[in-house]
Formats: sequence, C-alpha cells, structure tokens
Amino acid sequence: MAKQYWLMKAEEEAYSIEQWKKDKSIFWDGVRNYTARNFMRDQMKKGDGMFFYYSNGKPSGIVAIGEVVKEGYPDHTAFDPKDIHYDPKSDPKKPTWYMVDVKFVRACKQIVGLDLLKKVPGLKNMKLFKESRLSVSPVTEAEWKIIMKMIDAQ
DNA sequence: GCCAACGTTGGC
DNA sequence: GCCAACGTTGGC
Repeated sequence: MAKQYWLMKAEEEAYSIEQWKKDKSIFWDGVRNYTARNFMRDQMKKGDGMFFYYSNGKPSGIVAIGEVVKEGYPDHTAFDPKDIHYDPKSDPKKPTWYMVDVKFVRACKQIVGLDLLKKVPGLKNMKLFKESRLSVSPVTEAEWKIIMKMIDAQ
C-alpha cells in the first residue's frame, strides 16, 4: 500500500514535543472516539507520516513531524481504573480502544499555525477544518507535500 | 471563558 | 429507533 499521511492532535499541557523528543517513540493512548479509533486500528500503517498538532494552543497548529512505527493494538489505559482514560466497557478480551506508536522525526522551527494553514488554497479541503473535533485525521499526499514545503521554508 | 459543533446516552 | 439532554472538543 502507498504511504499514507495523518494529523494527530494533543494539547501542549497533555503532551509536549519536548517530551516527545526525549521519549523518541510514544504510544498514542487515550483516544476515545470511534472514527479516530478506526483510523488507528484499521488504516494506519508502519512508515506512514504524521503531523503532530497542538490543539487549544496559543496559537494552534502543526509543531512536529513523526512516523508510525507500530500499527494498531489495544489501548491498555482503557483497562486501568486509575487511568484518566479508563473505560469499564472495554473488555481486555475484546478491546474497544486501539492505539498506534509514533516516533519523533523532527520539530518545526516554528509552529505552522491554523490561521496560516487556512490561507493556503491547496489546503482548503483539509479534514482538519471540516471535522475539527476529530483527534486523528487523514492528510492527503498533496496536502502533506504543501505543508512539508511550508516547514522546509521556515 | 464562551459557545458552536457534534458525538454519546438514555428514556420512551 | 427516535430524539432530547448532556458532555466534550477546540477555535476564538
């Protein structure tokens, strides 16, 4: 299958790129939305590219580039009553929630803000704008290339 | 901090 | 299975 591209959101207070840089590879736990879950469980493949996006930021935008290194597997935080993402309805024998591992590739010199992304004609159909509440969303190859160029030009 | 958008829950 | 109420996300 051809390489695919994704955009994944986190709040800076929840997980920062400085932390990611240190950790190198992380599991993307805590997603509790079926659409996002389906992308992680069924579609994300090893080697796929991803943009790390700060939501609820000042401003919000893309801050780093990563790569999928482990394909969908059960999100164990759903089984832990002490975890904030605990979901008693997820059965370890038949897990409801899945996650992937993503490794840090590089940080943007500066944030590629949402306001900037919105101004680019080639990006006007981005899923990010249309389904703004989705924490994992697909990025087309054309969109990926445009954004990579914006990052390289920084 | 407000509020629009939208997913989820639960009563019927 | 409908739909109102409620909760969450995320831009501003």
